[in-house]
Amino acid sequence: MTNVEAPTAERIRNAALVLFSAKGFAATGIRELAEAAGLSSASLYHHMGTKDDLLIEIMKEGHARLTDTAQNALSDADRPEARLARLVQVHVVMHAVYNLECRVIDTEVRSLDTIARKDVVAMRDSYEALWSETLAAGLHEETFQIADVRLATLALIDLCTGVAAWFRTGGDLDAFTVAAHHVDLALSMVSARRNRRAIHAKDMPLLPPEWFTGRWSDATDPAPPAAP
Amino acid sequence: MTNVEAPTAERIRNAALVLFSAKGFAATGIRELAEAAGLSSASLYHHMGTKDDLLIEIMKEGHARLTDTAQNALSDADRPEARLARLVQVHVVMHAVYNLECRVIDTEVRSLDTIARKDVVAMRDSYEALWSETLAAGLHEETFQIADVRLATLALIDLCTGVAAWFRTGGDLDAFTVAAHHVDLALSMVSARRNRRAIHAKDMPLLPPEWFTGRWSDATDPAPPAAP
DNA sequence: GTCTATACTCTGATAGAC
DNA sequence: GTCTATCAGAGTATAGAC
Repeated sequence: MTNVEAPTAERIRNAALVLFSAKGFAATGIRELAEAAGLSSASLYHHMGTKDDLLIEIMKEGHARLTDTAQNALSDADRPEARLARLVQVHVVMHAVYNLECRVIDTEVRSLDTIARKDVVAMRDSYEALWSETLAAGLHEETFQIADVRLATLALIDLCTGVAAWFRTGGDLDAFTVAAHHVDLALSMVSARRNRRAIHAKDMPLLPPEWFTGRWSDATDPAPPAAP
Repeated sequence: MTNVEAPTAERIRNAALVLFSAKGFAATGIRELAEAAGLSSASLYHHMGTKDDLLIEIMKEGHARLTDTAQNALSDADRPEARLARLVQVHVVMHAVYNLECRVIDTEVRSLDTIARKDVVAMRDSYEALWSETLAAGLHEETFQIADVRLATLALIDLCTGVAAWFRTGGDLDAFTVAAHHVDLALSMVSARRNRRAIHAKDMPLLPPEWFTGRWSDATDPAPPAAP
C-alpha cells in the first residue's frame, strides 16, 4: 500500500511526479530529483535514460492508461448518454486518483521535443476521438443538443481536466463524488434527454468504485506526505 | 495596431508572453528573451527588474485586468443568469484575445515565490468570488439548479479557462462566437430557467463586441508571426 | 540606453572506483 | 548498484565603457 522500500525505479518515478507536478519539468533539477528519490545524481542514470526520457515515459504511460481505461469503460455501454457518463467518470476519477501524473500530462506537453510531442499529441487525439464520436452519436439520435461537436468535445474535456488542478485527496469530496457531480454537469451541458425528460447521473449505470480499485494494484500516485 | 517600433519595455513584455506561454517560464532563458526582444541580455535589465519580477508583473497585471473587466461587465446586470452570462463572456473573450497572457497566468502560479504567489492567489480568489456569489444568488432564487456551489464554480471556470489552451486567432471560430457558445453551455450546465423555460444565450443581453474593443487600446497580446 | 565582457552558480550528464 | 569527482555548457545577473 505505502511506498516503504519501493524499487528504486519506482521511487524515482514517484519523486519525478511530485516535483514535476509541483514545480514543473524545467524547474526541477536532476540533483533535486536524486535527493527526493534518495540517491546521488549519478545513480539516477543507472535506472533511467535522460531527464527528457523520464518525462516522455511518464507522459506516454499516462496517456496509455487513460485511453485504455476509457476504452474498457465503454466496452459494455451502448447508449450515448451512458458512454458520455462513463467517459466523464473515468476522466475525473483518473485525474483525481492519478492526480500528479495527470497534472504532468496536462501541462508538460510543451517540454517535449518535436518527436515525442508528435507521439503524445497523436495519443491525445485518439483519446479525444472517443469523446467526439460519442457526442456525434448522441447528436445524431437526438439524445444530446449540441451546437458544435468539436467545441462541445473540448468544453467537456476541459471541464473534466480542470479537476486535476484543485482536487485534493482527503478533502471533503472524494474522487467518486466529484465524478458523479461532473457526470451530472456534463449531461446537463449537452441537454441529455430521453422521452423529453432530462437524464441525470442517478439514472446512469455508473462504474462502481470496485471497477477502478481492481485496476490500481500496480502504479498509482505516490502517497502524499504525512499530515503533521 | 501592429508592434512596429514599439517601446522597448513593451517589446520585452511581448517577447516574454510569447516565450513564457510557449515554453514555460523556467525553460525560457534570459538571453533568449533578450534576442526575441531585439536587445542584449544586459540591456534587458535597464527596463525590468529580475526575471521573476517580470513574471510577477505580468501575472498581477493580467489578474487585475480580468477582475476589472468582469466587475465592469457586471455593473449593469442584475439577474443571476445575466451576470453568469457576462462572467462567461468576459472570461472566454479575455482568454481568447489575451490568449498568451492568460496562458501564463493560468500555468505559472507555480513559478512564483511564496510572497508573490500569495498575492496572486488572493487576486484569483476574489475573482472566483464573483462567480460563487452569482451562482449562490441564482440558486437562492431558484433560477439555477446547482448541487454544490463551490464545485459548480470550479467547473464553470475550468470550462471557460480551457479555451486559452486551444483557441487560435484566425481559426474558424472567432472569440465572440466561442464565447456565445460557452454562455449557452454554462447556462445549460446550471440548468438556468425562468418560468420553467430554459434560458439561452440569445435571450441574454450579451456585451457587444464594441464593449470590448473600447478597452483594448493599450496592451493586447503581441501580433502573431506573419503567415508564410 | 545599449553594448562587451565577465562573475559566479547551477545545469544535465559521464568516468571510473568500489 | 551506488558512489565521488568532474566536465562542458548554460543559467541569471552585474560592471563599466561608450
